[in-house]
Amino acid sequence: MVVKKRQNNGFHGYRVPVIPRGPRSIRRRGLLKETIEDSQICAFELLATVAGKLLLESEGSASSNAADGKEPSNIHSGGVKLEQLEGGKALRSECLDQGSCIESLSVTGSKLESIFREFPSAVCDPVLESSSVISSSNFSEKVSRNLELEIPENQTALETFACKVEGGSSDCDGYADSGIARQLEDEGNRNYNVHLTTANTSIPKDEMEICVNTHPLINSDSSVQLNSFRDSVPNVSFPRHRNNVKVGNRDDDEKFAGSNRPKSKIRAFRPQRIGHRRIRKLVTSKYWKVAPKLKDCEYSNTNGCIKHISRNRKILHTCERVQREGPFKKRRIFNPCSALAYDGEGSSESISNSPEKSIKGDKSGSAVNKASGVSSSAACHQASLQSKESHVKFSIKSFNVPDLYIEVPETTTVGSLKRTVMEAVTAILRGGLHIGVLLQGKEVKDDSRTLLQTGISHNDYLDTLGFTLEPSSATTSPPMSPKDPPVLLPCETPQQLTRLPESPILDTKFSNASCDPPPTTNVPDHVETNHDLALSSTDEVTNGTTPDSRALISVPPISVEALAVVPLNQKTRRSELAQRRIRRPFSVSEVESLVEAVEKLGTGRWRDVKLRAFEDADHRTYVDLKDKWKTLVHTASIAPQQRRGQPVPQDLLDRVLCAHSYWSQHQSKLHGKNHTEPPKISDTQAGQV
DNA sequence: CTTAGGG
DNA sequence: CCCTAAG
Repeated sequence: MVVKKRQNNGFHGYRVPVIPRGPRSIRRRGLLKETIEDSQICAFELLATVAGKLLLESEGSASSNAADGKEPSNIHSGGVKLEQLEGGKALRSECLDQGSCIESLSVTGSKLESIFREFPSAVCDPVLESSSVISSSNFSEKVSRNLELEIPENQTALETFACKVEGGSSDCDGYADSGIARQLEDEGNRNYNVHLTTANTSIPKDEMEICVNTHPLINSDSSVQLNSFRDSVPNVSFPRHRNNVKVGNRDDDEKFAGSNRPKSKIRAFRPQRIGHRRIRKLVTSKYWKVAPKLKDCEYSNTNGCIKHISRNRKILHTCERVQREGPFKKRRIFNPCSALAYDGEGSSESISNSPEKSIKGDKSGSAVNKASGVSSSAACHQASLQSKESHVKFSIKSFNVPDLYIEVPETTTVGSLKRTVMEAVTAILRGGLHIGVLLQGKEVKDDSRTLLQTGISHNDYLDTLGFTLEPSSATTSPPMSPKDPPVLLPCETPQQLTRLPESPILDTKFSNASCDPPPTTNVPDHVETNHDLALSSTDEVTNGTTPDSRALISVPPISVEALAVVPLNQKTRRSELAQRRIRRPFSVSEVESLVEAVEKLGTGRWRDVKLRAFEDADHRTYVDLKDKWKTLVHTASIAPQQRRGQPVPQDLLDRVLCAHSYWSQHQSKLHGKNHTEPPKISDTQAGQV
């Protein structure tokens, strides 16, 4: 394996980014800002990388095998095998004319570099014709486009977004389906706008418009050729299970080497639904606490990526694994051994048109985004905002695709690999996507809220607005927690894979950072070159006018320290990141309900209070009620002149005091059992008062 | 997940 | 409202 478990050696524990992702211009910018902004990441690119590696492995199985056997030692030495390197160079030289992809590859970290070097080989290999790898990355880029949304503030958030985004995403489906290659090619460098006019409930005359700009980020040179996939993945549907997707592998035309039936696996973990709370956690201090673990290369997604890659091999070697027939059994259409999963947790990054914005966006969104697997951030254009005050404009630069983890036997064929990758991608796109709205890192779940209410229309928040794309299927699949993945794993190597799912905590930033190619030690020159390229192309890319922007992202060298800092930054910015729930003052009637419930149930059973009096008020959590009670007690105990906000009837406050007093005395004795009537007391007292 | 409290 | 420690 090229990638060693202990990449620490070379990078101080920092995992080498698996893949170059996103337009280098963007990436570079982000890096500079230290906010690892949003690079577009990579699921596809990752796939590409993996694929490349796999290809390489398979091609150079002899050497690689030997290496694999002793993975540990070799790995530690940190070295990429000489042979590999040489091979890589050779390949590389061959492919020089292929384009920037190579360059970017060169930038990659030493160890990974070898992989990447090989990658190009795969790409350039005439035999391969169209390399799925390349196409993958391109694909992702092409799929990404800018969505410019203009929405009335009072439009309900999710409604609007869902609607709009879906409009945009439909294209993706199209891609996924069959016309991917064609569409990509056709649309290659064009921009197209889709305008949808939707009845606007709130403001009839307003139009909701979606402008989808396809950025010619990808150059036509590396034409995307997904054709083969179309054929191979025709009518097969890939229902998605909650946590993973298994896709039947068609190996019809593929010949397998060896008696062992090659088993290809793509593992994907779907992020579990993350509640507000969870998301918050990602953003907060806890979040960065995880950082240390990153060094282990164990927990971060990125790490996972790498590790898996490296491990895959091992796994492949080791096992004649029999896959466990789980809930996914149905899915296996052809190759019983193939599994496809996609990592919902895939890093997501946000990209915005303006550098500054993007940075901000990154701050906020990235962490959260991770949770949903795919996300994009929307940056608002102030200009537009100013012009139209009643509308909120969003620009979604792109949607990032979740990381894909692919595991296939060395003996698998390139064709099989291609299919596997394609299937993975297709499966993800096909299932349909759910749109999530993230504001300051928190998911906005209440669809009924308007943008105004959620704060999405607020300028300060727009920068932190993000969207998530999640596979929508999962209908049939039994719920699987991220930790379940072991089931998917080959029996013999459970632990290795197991961890991947555990990294939900890792946030985008980390992942981003982690995914970023490490400083290039081998080819400094290249690095610089890349930078330059990145700079020059930045604007163009941003504008979507650069024909040649296909280049993979170049990765500027990042110091470990810098990475380490990320967590801190996050923490610092936590406030910005977290989406604070909109303030919803309790109405008098609510207070009354609360008081009544508390009188009856006491002050230690907020859950019951919630159920009893606020069952339908989804925005009132028991914690809210508890807090409200707290404030009520406080309010009741202070002079009326000192009270602020909407005045609460004195009688209610009196009841509050009574109930509070009563329950303070009885809580210990009565515990929860006594549902009886302290209320009477309070009522009585209230009446007296 | 709930509670209980501090922030 | 948020965040957390505890249970």
